[in-house]
Amino acid sequence: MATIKDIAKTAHVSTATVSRVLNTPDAVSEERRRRVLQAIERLNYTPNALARELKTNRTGAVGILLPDITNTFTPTVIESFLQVMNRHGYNTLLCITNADPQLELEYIRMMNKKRVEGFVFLGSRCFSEKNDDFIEHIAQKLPVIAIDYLDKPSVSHIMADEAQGAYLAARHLLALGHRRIAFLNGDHTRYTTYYYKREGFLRAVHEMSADLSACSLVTVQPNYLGGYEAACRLFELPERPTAVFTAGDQIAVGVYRAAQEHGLPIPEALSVIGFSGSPISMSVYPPMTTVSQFAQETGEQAARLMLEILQKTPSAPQNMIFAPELILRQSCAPPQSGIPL
Amino acid sequence: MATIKDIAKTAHVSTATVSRVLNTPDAVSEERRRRVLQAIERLNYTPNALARELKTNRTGAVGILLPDITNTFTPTVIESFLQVMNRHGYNTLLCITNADPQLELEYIRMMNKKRVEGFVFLGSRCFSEKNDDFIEHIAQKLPVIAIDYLDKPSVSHIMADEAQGAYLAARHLLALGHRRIAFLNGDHTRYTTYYYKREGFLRAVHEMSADLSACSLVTVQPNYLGGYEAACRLFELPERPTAVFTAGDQIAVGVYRAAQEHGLPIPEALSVIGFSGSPISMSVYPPMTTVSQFAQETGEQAARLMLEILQKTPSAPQNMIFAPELILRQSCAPPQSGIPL
DNA sequence: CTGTTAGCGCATTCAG
DNA sequence: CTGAATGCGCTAACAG
Repeated sequence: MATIKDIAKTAHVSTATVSRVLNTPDAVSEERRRRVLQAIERLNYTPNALARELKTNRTGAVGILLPDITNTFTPTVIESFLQVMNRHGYNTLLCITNADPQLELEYIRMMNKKRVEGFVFLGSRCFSEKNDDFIEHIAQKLPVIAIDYLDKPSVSHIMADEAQGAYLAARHLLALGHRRIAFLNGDHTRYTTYYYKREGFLRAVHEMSADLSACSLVTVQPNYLGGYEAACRLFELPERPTAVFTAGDQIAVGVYRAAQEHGLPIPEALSVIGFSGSPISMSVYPPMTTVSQFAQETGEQAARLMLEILQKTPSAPQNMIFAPELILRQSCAPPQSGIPL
Repeated sequence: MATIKDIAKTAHVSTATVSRVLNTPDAVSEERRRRVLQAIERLNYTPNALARELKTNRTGAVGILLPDITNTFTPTVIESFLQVMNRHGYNTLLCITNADPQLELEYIRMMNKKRVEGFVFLGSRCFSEKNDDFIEHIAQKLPVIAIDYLDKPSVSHIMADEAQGAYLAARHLLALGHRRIAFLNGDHTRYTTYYYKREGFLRAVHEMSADLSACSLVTVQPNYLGGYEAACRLFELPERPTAVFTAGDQIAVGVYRAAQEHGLPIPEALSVIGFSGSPISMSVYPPMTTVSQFAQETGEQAARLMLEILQKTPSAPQNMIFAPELILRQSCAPPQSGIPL
């Protein structure tokens, strides 16, 4: 593989000149520039970024870690993040941690060796004191952005206020008159995202002076099947819930299915609210009321923030909290039988 | 940031010894190893992979290019691919080309400069002679794997036989007695994936000696909205189709919605078959018959193949063609009014 | 404008 | 088993 030396030789110039036409073309005479360009073409030369990066101490790489991407929110965030970063000449290393702190740590180490210039943590992480400390340590030197995960003072955060989103949803159901509300949530003891949503739900119940014991807080696998199975169980209760709020749209679709099978028309016999505003939420019938999370904006803003910090380092961490919106569609109605307030 | 030199100094050994405890620990005496490890700990030393890679000419990086990841198939493939690669010590650069040949070329160049050791092209690409030539050129030196895109002799391919999948679906509908079949496909003049599906569809029609003119071949945006709008138009035709086959599950969900709004019960008044076997296909009601694409297996196999080629280079390109399966669920039935064969 | 020179941080000969 | 020395490919002073 051709090097800068080979080019210099065949173009009859010094390596410095070759380097110049690559980096500051204007600083080279027309004549020599042409010769160099020609040699590059002829030898099919591809600059070795490793050498350049070693010398300049700039890699133009950032790392992004996430537990999983097989959901409807994450890919959109990544896509918009990558688009912006790529357009600005940065490239991205992607690792899937599978929510395993061990793996996460390993991948962070790897990226550190690769000298990434910044980190993005996307999606809810497991609680892991050890890793958190390490991340905080990194954040002293590099920009670290956490998306949908808020905890540490030294890292930047971008997220929808999930507690607020859950609060809006729960309040909406309560305001409609629902009292037996089921909340199908993920494991709030392990994942921050479910922790916050639970907070918001409880806040709404508290504020509206509703009776929490009438509600069912169920921990489910945060996917279609988890929602389906939990809903089936709930619908067979003597006092079945009149409304279901779920921590994700996928879960809610499972609830839809269970409702259909149990002959519970939505929204007449059952109100449903999902979470995330993914395309699927408007594909179902009836269109689902859901809490929007602005996936694309989130990714873009993360990239912009990253670039901004990267440009003028050092800089203090910044936070951006999106206010989620409750998207009202056709899956909610007052409870059928005028349950007393 | 501490370097190998600093470690050598504080451990009172040579840089060679430090390098050895990092790479071949057994080749160093217990005593010195301990001293080095201690110094590493104390100075918080992180090896510089760039220097190492420059020296050894091995980056342990592969690049993956794809047009977009906001669909249900791609993320699963990527996830399983990454998991396997990461587990084997490789890392991955990800770029989203947006199906833009210009961008694609740019990103390939970038990755080449970064000295990735292999390329994966995932998902249908635009036809682009220029880039294809370039990719073939690269494939002479590096492993190049194309997923869901089959064309060039010098690159390895992993894919579902999409033509076969479409063939199975169309044949199923024809065998049920359907003759007015609508095929909602993406743009087959621009994307290989839709080209192959069309091939398969036409083959089935031909083999069953059905009348092609009774069918509607419609080019739609390959998403929910595209399916919905096209279906609405079709359902208002005097001779509306009795069955719809779509190039993707998302499109099919749009068809579901349109059918619901037009009072056409599935499968009694309308049969529907989707493509890709994504979770959504079994979330809808009734559960959708669809062509499975084995997303997870695809990603894993791609990684295994990549690793295999990477290990014993050079090696000839290999192809793996998955036989897609028609997953029979509840969205198909014979046409209602006994349409004459 | 141009060429010479000196490293960036590390792995790897080659002697010892 | 260990250390001194060399160079991977490139950029960035520094003189000219």
